[in-house]
Amino acid sequence: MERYPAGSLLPSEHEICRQYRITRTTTRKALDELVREGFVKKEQGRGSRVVERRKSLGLLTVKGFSEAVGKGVRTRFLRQPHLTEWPEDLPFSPEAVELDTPCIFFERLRYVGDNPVMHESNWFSGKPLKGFTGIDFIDGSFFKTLSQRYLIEITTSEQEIRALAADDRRSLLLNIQKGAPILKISIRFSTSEPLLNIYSLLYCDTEKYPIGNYYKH
Amino acid sequence: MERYPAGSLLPSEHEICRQYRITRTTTRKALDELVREGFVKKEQGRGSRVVERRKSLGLLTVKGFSEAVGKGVRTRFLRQPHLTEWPEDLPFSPEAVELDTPCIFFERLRYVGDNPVMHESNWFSGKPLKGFTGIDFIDGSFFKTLSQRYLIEITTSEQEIRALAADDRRSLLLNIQKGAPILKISIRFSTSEPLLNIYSLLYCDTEKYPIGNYYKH
DNA sequence: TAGTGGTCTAGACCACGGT
DNA sequence: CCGTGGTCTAGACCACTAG
Repeated sequence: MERYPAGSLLPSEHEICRQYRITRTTTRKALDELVREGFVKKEQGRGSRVVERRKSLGLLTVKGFSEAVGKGVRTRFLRQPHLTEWPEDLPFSPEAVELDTPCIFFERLRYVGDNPVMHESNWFSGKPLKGFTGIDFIDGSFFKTLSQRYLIEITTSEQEIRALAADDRRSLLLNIQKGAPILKISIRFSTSEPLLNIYSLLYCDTEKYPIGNYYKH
Repeated sequence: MERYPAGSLLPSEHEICRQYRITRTTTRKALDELVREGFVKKEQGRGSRVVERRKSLGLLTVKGFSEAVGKGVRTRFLRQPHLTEWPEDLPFSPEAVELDTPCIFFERLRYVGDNPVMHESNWFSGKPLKGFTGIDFIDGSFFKTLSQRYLIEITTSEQEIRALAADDRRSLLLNIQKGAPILKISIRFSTSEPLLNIYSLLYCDTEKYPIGNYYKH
């Protein structure tokens, strides 16, 4: 496993092809992914450069919180995964087949250092994930757990973003004034398991840590 | 120019290859772009389906306002493009070479129907875009104008999203109460013209029209 | 089984950057 | 000039969906 410091040039695409005995197509597909995720920048005629990582929470189009942010991130469970009823006011209403299955819910509070910055609620069908309870999260990441323990990958995500005033609960949790502006992000994650969609509701205090996003067109 | 209604299946990838005398690689690259932009959904073993368009402002990872939203979108110029000084508090500080060139600025207010929903400010170097003044915008789209009139394309964008309280100016423009929560999106667009970056600041009233986003991993 | 999308190999030509 | 990334052709095998 090679390591390349930020700003340095990676081996050329042709070189990578030779090293790993793969073709340009495959090499470029992998590199393009790194570019989309913001890890690598390409410079035509020069090479591919490792990008300086941004400090802001690289959420949005990126997978999970714990992968997106570097160090100093802590997570506290407000409610561990448990069976419940499907709520009424879910963003991106679930499909009928899902509503016929039991609903698993969990709720977490995410910190950067000592500051709570995000309140996260998650709902999903318990059917494809039988026996999912307790905090058996790998590295604190729900998505990593899905991937490694259940071989389920996120395929697409749909998001909706609003600004709103913190209500009683959110102001208490995020340690901010009631009515302070916060970000509400509603997400529907689709997964490689057709019966499994994950519905997430995020409330973010963006005062100190804005949400970041990088995109290559 | 064929048209396919929402929900219908497109011709298969192999079929498109035959029709246009191109290879799978090329076909798939084009389709993947449509998938990333949220226009098409692929279903393995079945085909590629035209996606039902979302109502929310499909901004973020999508190009411009006027392409993103369907009908009923109007735009009013608060300040037409004109020369000015580079501001101090720009998001994603410009590079030294840019600061040595004159700065062009324009400011618009965007409506859906009769509701102002977004206040937009844009700064960029006047050097690569000599003679850019007046409202010579194609279809009201700055990016379409760049593309068609100057052959300049957006290559990457970096965004930062915050929630904040509307100040006097924003509350006046967006016709909302002072202190109401609004979305602030700071963007740096890089373009195919190396000397041209576009710095944009968006303030959105997300009460009625949230910001949308679709992503394929 | 036939057709679909997902992935890959092999190899070509081009425009761009630095020497 | 050579090496880089950008794009493309040609063709293969696979897993999945549906009749």
